[in-house]
Amino acid sequence: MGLCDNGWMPPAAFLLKTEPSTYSFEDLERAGAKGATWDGVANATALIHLRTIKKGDLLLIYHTGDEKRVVGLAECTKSAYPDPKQANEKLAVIDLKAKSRLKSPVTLAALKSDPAFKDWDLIRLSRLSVVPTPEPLLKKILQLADS
DNA sequence: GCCAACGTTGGC
DNA sequence: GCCAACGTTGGC
Repeated sequence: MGLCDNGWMPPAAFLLKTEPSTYSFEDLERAGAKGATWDGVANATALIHLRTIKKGDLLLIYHTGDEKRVVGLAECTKSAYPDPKQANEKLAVIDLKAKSRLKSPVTLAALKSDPAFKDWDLIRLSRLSVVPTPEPLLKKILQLADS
C-alpha cells in the first residue's frame, strides 16, 4: 500500500523563467482565467522538471534579462502533456493562469545575498529555466515579496 | 564512446 | 558586448 493511492499529491512549487520581451507575467495576466500554455522548453533537464508539474502546483514567474527578478505567482491548470504543436513527443508543455503579482518583486541579487538560497538550482544552474522550489525556500521568497 | 567545435542561455 | 557554463553535434 502506497501513501498516494488516491492520486492526491500536495501542491509543489516551481520557478519558471521567461524573457519578458518575449512573454511576460503581464501577458499571462492579460490571458485571464482561461490562462495560457507554457511552451518552448527544450532543455533536457528543464523538461524533466516540467513533466513533474501537476495541476494545482504553484508557479513563481521569473523575468530574465534586464529584470532578473521573481515578479508573480501563477497556478498550473493542466498537468504536463506533450506539446500539441510539436511532432517530437519529448517536448512537453503545461497550462497555467496568473494568480497575483508580488507586492515587491524578489531580485536575483537579493536571493544571491541570502545564504539560504545558495544551493538552490536557480543560483547553482543559471541556465535552468524550470526550477523546482523546495517549500522552505518558497516560504522565504513569499516573505521577501511582502516586505 | 570521445572530444573538439559550435551554439545557447542568461548573468555580468 | 562579453563570457562562463553549460548543452549539442558530428567526425573519428
